[in-house]
Amino acid sequence: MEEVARALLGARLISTLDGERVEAVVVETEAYGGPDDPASHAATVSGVTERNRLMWGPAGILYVYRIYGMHWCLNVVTGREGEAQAVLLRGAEILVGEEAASRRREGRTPVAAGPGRLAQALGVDGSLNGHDLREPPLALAPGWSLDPAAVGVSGRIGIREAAEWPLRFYVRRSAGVSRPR
DNA sequence: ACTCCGATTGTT
DNA sequence: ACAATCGGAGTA
Repeated sequence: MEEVARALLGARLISTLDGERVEAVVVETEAYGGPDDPASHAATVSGVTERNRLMWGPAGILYVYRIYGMHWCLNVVTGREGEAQAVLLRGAEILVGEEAASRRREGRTPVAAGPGRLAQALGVDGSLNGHDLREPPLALAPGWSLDPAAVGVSGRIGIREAAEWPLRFYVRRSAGVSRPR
């Protein structure tokens, strides 16, 4: 699974929500697995739930969930059908539509470094849960080709269980990368 | 039915 | 350091 999280670095996100065009390059991701990953939403006593069900579905689907009662987080489902797997999009650099992105963020900076900030900058909320990322209004497309030496690896941020697992990937020196608190 | 708390962010 | 804010998951 970590392979996909790594491969998503450099991918281009194209949002055409609300009649605005915003393009961003993914520069920070985290991989989450199935029931064996204690930090994953798929690790519940009851298995499949209403919230995590998309994680078991086909790859390329957007899994959006709300956190702390106020922010949205974007995941790309990355496993084969029947095996729960997803990659959290944690940060991006805005390439096109910086004005629209900044307006959605109400002028706050950083604009798209951090999962909640990225979702807000792109104009994405829970209504896009289950969306196919090959189609508008939110699509994934080829972007940067990255030198492997430009990619860093670390533990995952903001979780308690299995936080030290090396499943966070980021583009070194990118301003779109969030920072641990 | 009820409690606990989170894959966060902004302000003090 | 602390508040904001609320629904999912498990039963404290």
